[in-house]
Amino acid sequence: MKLATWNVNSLNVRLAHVLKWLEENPVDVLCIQETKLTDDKFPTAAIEAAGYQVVFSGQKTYNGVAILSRLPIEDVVKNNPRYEDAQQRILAATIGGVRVVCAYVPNGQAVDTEKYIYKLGWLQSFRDWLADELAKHPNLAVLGDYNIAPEDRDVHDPAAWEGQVLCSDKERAALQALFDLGLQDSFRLFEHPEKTFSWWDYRMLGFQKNKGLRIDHILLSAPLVARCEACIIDRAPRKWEQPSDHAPVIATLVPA
DNA sequence: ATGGCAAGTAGAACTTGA
Repeated sequence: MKLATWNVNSLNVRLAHVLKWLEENPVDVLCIQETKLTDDKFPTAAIEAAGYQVVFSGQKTYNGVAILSRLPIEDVVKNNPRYEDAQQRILAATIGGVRVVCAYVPNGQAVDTEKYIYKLGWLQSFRDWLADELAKHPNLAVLGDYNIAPEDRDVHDPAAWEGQVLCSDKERAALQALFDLGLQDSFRLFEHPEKTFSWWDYRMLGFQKNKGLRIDHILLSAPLVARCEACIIDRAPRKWEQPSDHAPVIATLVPA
């Protein structure tokens, strides 16, 4: 079973990329963030024609998440029931015996701003809700754009980013609190080249110079860690014309 | 030290992202 996550930075602009990528990478589940589409505008027919069922939760202009699946999608939950949030950032569903959570964690803008405080509060409540989910669903996979680089080795220039949003101690502590639930960063279960990232700034030739961050993650509970045989970041679509600034992350699970 | 790119909303110039 292959599970993937990709922040597409507008599904309206990136639908063709998503369909092309799925044709080349027929994963079982793809979690998408930043659809930036209200539900009435969601391209359900095109995705179903590609062989995927889909559930989505969107809004105008910002945010928006979706889960695409080749297998039946059950027990869908939109948003964190513990957290009143006008922003559409969370979808959960049970697929093939795995509880899949698709999350678009707030960006935070800059340390100590209103949005940063929102991000930390959001993550605190996210942790509490994931504890509930984990108690109900031992096979838990939490995929998404976390907007946090876990360690300095996930940052192209740690000195320049030290203490900045996406890298600050409080954000890293909030991510550690998710790890402390028993969830593991599937990427770090395996060896990778240094400076492997999942996001590169559009500006200043960020991708060409590999000035990136690793902020998109697939977290797995212990029973899924035991089944995980690979986790990779696919840089290929970042090279396509008019790309998303994020690359997809894929985890491969062997059958239970 | 700063801004640089992209997308959405609008229909010029802003807000947001990371």
